[in-house]
Amino acid sequence: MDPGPIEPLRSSLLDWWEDHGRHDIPWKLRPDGSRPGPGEPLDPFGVWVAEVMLQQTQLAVVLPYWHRLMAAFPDVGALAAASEHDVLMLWQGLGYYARARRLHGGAQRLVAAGGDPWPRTLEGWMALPGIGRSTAASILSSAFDLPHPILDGNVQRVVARLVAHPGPPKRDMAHFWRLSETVLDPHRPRAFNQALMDLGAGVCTPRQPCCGACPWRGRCAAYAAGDPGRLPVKDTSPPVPFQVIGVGVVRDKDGRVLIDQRLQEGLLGGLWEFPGGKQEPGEAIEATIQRELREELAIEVAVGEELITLEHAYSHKRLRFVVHLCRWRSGEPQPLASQQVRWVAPEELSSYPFPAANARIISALLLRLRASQRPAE
DNA sequence: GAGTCGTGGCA
DNA sequence: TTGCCAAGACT
Repeated sequence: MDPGPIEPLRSSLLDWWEDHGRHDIPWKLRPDGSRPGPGEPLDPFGVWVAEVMLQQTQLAVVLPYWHRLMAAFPDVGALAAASEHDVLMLWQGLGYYARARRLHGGAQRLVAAGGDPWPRTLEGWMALPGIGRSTAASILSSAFDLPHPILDGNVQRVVARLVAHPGPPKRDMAHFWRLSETVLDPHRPRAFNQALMDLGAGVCTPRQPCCGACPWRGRCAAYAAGDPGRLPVKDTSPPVPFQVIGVGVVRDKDGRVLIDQRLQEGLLGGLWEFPGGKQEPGEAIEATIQRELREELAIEVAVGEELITLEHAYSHKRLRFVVHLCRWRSGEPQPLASQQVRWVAPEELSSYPFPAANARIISALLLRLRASQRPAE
């Protein structure tokens, strides 16, 4: 458990980081692209946006989303003044959409408070929606170079191997926080925390860590034990259920299609979708679609040909979407299980935020419509 | 405290 | 191909 003398651990990691770390992360640089000096503050807004996007999401995925959001909303005032629709438009495809709503709500709260809005304490940041201890510490060390230890997945993995922790980190988080605090270099917290994450992301990787490139190899208990890839120990995850979803792309006489906005809470909250629902045992998929549209929208439809079938895996369930074109027959659509419903022209679909699976349905629909406009030559 | 909450990359 | 997994927070 004792990580041993700390100072050589710190200096060896920082030396490694100078040559092998990531030094091109935009929110960790000055506006002119140069590296900040020790203690020099960075734009907390850009850091905040980045750290929220980085929750359970890798850096390479976040980068384009961060650039687009910062271009649209350069400061907290612009974000606070934006509509939730516009925020979700920039977040679509990134996942975990509650993060976007909480970021937006946090911006409005900070602006409403007035003055210099940026907290300088862990408690101040954690009071904002969507900010836990890990994200708060990341923001404070990144933006203000304050000596707060961090404990994201990278740090948990690096530390678990360093001390060869025998159990799942989740069960000993207090212990891991103390270890992160112990190793943290209090004189260069921003650089040290970034170095620790870069080590986890690039060298001390989940599978097949590159121990030959690791500055801590000589101090790593898991390396000494011979099988660092085995750590950290993880709890067995429950099997994910599989469900078939019948989806209707309903068109009216004018060629408009019917979409609904999902409820604010729960899966894909606040995003738009084509309506549908779970297939019941023994039920034909056409019957599923008819039933779901009747129950959730109070409309009657004629189910036509299949548009596309696609499978999509979420964190805790796998779904197969069977999508059929439908013709609207009767009934004014009612938002019985959604926030609102709307008839839109196909070319208008691009101005609504959709989850990834629905984006694929839209692509298939637009392809089909173009093909039908241009009969086979 | 165990479940819920996305997506794309990779072996 | 299938499964695993990532810079976590909230209930």
